[in-house]
Amino acid sequence: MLSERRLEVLRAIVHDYVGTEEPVGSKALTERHHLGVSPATVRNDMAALEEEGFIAQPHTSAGRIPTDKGYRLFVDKLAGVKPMTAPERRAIQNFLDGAVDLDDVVGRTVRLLAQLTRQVAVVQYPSLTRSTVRHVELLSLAPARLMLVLITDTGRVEQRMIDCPAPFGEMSLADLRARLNSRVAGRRFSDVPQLVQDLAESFDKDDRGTVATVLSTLLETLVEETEERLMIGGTANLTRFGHDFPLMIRPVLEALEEQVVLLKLLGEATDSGMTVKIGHENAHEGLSSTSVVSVGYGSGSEAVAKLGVVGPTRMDYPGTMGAVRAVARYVGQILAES
Amino acid sequence: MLSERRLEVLRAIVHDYVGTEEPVGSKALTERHHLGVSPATVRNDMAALEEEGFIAQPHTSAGRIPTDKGYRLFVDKLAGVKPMTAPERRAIQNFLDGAVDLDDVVGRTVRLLAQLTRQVAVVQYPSLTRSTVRHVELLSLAPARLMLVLITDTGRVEQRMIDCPAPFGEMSLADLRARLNSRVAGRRFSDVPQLVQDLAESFDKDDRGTVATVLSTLLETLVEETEERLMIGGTANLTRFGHDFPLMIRPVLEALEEQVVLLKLLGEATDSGMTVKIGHENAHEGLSSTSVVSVGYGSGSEAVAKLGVVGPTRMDYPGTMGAVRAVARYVGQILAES
DNA sequence: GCTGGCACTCGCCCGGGGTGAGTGCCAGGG
DNA sequence: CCCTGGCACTCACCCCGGGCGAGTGCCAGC
Repeated sequence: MLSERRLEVLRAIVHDYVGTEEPVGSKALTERHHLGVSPATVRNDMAALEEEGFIAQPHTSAGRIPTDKGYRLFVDKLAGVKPMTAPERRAIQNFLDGAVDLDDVVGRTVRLLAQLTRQVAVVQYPSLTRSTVRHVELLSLAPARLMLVLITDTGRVEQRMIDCPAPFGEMSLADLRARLNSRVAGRRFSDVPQLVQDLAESFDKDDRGTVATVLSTLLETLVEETEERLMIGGTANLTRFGHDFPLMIRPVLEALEEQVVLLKLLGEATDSGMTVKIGHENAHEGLSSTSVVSVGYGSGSEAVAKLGVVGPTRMDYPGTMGAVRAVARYVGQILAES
Repeated sequence: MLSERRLEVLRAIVHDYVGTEEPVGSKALTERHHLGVSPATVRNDMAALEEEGFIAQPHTSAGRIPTDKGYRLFVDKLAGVKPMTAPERRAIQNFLDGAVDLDDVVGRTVRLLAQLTRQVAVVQYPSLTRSTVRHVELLSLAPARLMLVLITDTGRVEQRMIDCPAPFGEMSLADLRARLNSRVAGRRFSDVPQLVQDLAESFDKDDRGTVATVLSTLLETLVEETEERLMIGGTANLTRFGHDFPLMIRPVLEALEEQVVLLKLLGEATDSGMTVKIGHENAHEGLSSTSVVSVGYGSGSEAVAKLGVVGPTRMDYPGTMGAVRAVARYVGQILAES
């Protein structure tokens, strides 16, 4: 096991490197942190840390920079989560409070996160499968054309057109609407399939086809929308990535355009607590020089979706984690209120 | 006025510079294009073109590059719109045909445009003010809580929560819903305000407050959503911008994050026909080294929204314009069908 | 008005020496 | 046994100057 001081040296290296973006040497370290030992001693410690793979030197006679493994140790053992200051918390709350609808909440959250962390923010819309149904509405747009509107407890709305096999009377429609709602309102989306399973059978033979169509569209909507939507922002922050960024930034932008990639990224995060994926820990190759900090958020005690930021491995982990956690918390509150 | 040949020289310069990204000299020009004259003559022409401000040289002994004014002349007088090939048109149609709803149409359009032009694509959602109302729905979520759902002829759906000043009976609700729809269904959004103006008066005194709230929310939605939504994509293409791009790309990414800026950008475009804004012609400073090609699209003969691409001033104008025009045309068709 | 010739400019590439931060090792001391 | 100061060494970085070559402007001739 590494001695206490060596860990301290690692912490100092991470701290300085994050700040300066330049390899940090033994002398500079002893000057900026009062480690109580001389540069020579620090050099020995550094040699040991390098031996273990926590730091590396870009070229022979340069300072050290942390490796992915070094950052990992740093976030696991050495760094706490820096809590937001009171003014910051107030600012967050004020900013989010102004939101008028779900889109606005998500949009504001993205901007807020990007601004706080100065990195790229990703926010997933509240998931359907973990939400509950608030209301199902059926609108008759034309004799044989319906619109299905699905409203969740988190305020999300999904709509879908339905072409019916046969015209459908207003009476039957009201009937179906009522029965549908009595079965699924307040229930979780994941339970819906079995709740509506035998609903078609209780209708007139004439209407059964249409009811079946409606139900299958409903189920289809649930499945389709399980691949969630998300919003990203703060891509301009990528330009602060580093000096060598032409080659760095390209794959990241490409990855960010692939919603599927991002969803998988967030999906990998554990349900509760914060997840930090560092460099190569990210499955997607384009993100191998980035770290992803993500956390679930929800209106109740349970997470309904996730949000996070994507930034260079060389990021301020405590600060970023603090911001991500705080934002998630407040978004949860906002959703619970609405 | 410039002689025919000088215009030809300018065209050649633009063509080569767009291809190579490097200042083009007189000798290279005569070799790649059969202008029928010697380099020396071309040099004289170049001097004249430079005198007029159509081209410039980065430093004394380098080739020439077109100025914004040069590009302007090029697109106005020298370049046509390169039509898409038949296979390209088929590919566009196939790709867009698979869309399931409006979000999907817009999403696909963005990806398609970005891919075709290899630039950043911007697509505006069909405008509300120019659309017509297909249906207005009122849902009762709680005794004193309603949801307003607005459906347009282009398939767009907007929803808004309403907290009523007093509980509202199911009867009154149905009544209001019916009257509202009979007044506004099929009408243009811009006409809605005056159509519902005196609606509240015809209700019971008890309900008048609620009706007024509903109406004001409806009008509010119209106003708010007049600032349109839009979708962008292909930002990864920014990395192909140029070698000097660290400083170039930053303001562009920032501008792209400001939806307001983009909307203004598209808004400046003329309603019919294609608009090309070159370099400093763009009001926004961050976009002073980009060109914007935009065009309106619509389900009928009238444009309901705009789409376009943002790229370096050094772009393939004929090709880009061709792609933009073709995509706009097919999106219009798709919307008309749905 | 076009052409070939010619001198000139100047950005780019390349190799070399100086500089300095940072290292590894070692011998000495608490 | 661990820490320390000293010391030689390594290399990336910076700066400089020369050679190269693309490209230019000008001019005299056709």
